[in-house]
Amino acid sequence: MDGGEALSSGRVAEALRQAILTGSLAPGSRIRQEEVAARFATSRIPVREALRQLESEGLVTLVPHSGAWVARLDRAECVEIYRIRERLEPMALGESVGALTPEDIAELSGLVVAIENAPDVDDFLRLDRDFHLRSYRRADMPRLMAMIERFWNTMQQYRRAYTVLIGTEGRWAVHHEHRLLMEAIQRRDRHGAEELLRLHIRRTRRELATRTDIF
Amino acid sequence: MDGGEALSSGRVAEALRQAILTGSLAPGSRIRQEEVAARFATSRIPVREALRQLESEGLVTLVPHSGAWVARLDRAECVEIYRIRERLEPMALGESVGALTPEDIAELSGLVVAIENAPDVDDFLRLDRDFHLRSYRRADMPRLMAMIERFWNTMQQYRRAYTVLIGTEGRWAVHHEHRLLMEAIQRRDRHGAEELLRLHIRRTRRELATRTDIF
DNA sequence: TGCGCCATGATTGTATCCAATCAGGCTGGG
DNA sequence: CCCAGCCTGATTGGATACAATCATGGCGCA
Repeated sequence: MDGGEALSSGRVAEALRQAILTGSLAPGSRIRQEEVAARFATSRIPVREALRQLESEGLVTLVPHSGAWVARLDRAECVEIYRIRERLEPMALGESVGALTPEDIAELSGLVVAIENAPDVDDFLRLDRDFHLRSYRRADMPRLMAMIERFWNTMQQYRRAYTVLIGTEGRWAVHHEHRLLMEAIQRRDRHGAEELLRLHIRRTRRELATRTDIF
Repeated sequence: MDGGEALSSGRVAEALRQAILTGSLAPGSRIRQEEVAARFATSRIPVREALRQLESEGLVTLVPHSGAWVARLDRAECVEIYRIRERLEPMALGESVGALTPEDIAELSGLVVAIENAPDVDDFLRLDRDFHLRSYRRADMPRLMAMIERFWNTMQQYRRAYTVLIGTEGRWAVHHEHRLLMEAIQRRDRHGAEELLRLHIRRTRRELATRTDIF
């Protein structure tokens, strides 16, 4: 029973966050406080607090006396985030594999298949995200999980652009790596899973870095 | 020329941050908005924004309709942060060692000696922090650096408590590990330095975890 | 014609005031 | 005597009003 966020600033933050993640607010878009305030039938105060929150999550860029924009990443920043993920996500997976329940593993296997059968870009993105984040679920490192989720959020728009660019045919490497990863998870092979995940993220980073047309 | 933070909320945030880091605001202390506002001759609005900022940095805990407290970490949270640091800081150091200038290395060597000759706890803490953070300076990964600095900030109070507890005689392991680390840096031995740093943080984590009296 | 300056409008930052919420103590009943 | 419920004070959350700042466009001048 947590359905309704009590604070107005929290509601505004969540709505803006979703708008950014779904792409209805594109990177670089300006966010005017009064517009948002009017849209949510509130004053600018909660809007400002929401913007601060989103800035700390890396989704928004604030410039004093100037305004707020949906965060725009250049290639170097994307690469940096991927390199950090290469260190953090294997740790989360390594901590989690030993504690995943059989039900967890069955769910992950189902997601691997669902990902392969998801032609739609947004379905693919959502399922891929679910697969990875749920594979870390039993890690019992809440701060680490929060950091990882923030990275996925800030990268979301660029993942979408990249996914559109490579098309469904370009996903075979992803599918293959997911299968290998899934096998390691089923074997409870902690080190194997960590290493496969590291390589998975690294390959994606390298391909993303070559796609200069995204930025 | 950056001396004066223009925004009031920025000044308040910086002042509160320093108060927390120096320990004049102890973990668990309540922070009342009106008190702070009066202290800085401003209204509660900038104070609230400052508190949001500090919350996103992990220094403050906000509870809706209740108030703000200086963040208090339990042992599990400290351990988690150290384990994350074990993955992130070696990366920063590894990226940096190859790019450190001879002047950088001379400065780091000087810090190693200064740390060994710093009986005062606050001097020790400051120099130790300087040594590590400066060794990452050439990493060219600004987001990673920001994350690492945030971790050092949130851990500061617990580092102080731990340092007081072990006394000057308990620091020999630190000094020894710093010497080894420094040698690896001078050799430009990237992997050696990474591994030594990982072990350095891990040993500290384990000792901190046994000191149950800190929490 | 091109450059620099100033005025003006739009937008953000802050102050003050009011409403909503929570904690603690008090009272009354069992 | 103890517990439930309410009431009150304190504190935070939000709305409105005002001040400070910045960007844009027009004007004058070289």
